[in-house]
Amino acid sequence: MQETKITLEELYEKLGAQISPAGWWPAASDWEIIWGAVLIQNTNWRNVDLALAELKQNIGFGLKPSDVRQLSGDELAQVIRSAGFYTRKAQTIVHLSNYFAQYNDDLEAVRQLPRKVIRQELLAINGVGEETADTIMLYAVQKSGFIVDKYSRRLFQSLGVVLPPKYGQAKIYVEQSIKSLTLRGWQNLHALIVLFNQQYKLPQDFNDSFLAGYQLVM
DNA sequence: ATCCAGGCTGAGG
DNA sequence: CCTCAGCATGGA
Repeated sequence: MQETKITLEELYEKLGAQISPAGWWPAASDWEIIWGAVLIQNTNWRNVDLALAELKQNIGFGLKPSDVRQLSGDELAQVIRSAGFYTRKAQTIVHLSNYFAQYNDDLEAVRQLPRKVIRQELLAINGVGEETADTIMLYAVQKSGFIVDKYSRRLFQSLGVVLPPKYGQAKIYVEQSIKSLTLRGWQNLHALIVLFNQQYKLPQDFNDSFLAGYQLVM
């Protein structure tokens, strides 16, 4: 089969032409995005949704850090049980809620800090790794950047590009290949990659997808 | 009954 | 530096 070379910008266009990223990430508030970013670690969204619904039942729909702090770690663990790995995730959420207390639970105050500082502070929290930090950065703190997740590695690999194994290198590699995106653009790019993967099971179904026959050049 | 789903950590080589 | 077991659920 003839392969057509496309750039990352063109890939973004093609994804956007076929898939609508509107309304993604699915969350009613920034706090819900943040807890969801932890809960989604190595699970599916269905289980996260159950956990978030249960959490709202227990502490209210605002899901503010101060509401989270009303629960003990053990209570929180039981509430988010459906997301799996609930003991660790509960601890991580407790740590995060304590972190935000330092800023008076004011996300806008956090946004004023240099991006690098925020990311470092998030990474210093036990249970928050690079992908979770970047997810919070992109969708809640609203700072541009690429999220390296299993889905992006899989999609890129199907397009002939193997990302560097180290997270930081993969992130830089992608970000240097596409510099003209707005914040919304970066949010959409990640959303499109996730949605594409959920639509097509990779690598098996790649040849059935609208990206079949394309090769990514970066 | 497996296997999978949008990771992270700590211990050991 | 790197690998990898362990962490747990709900649905296909």
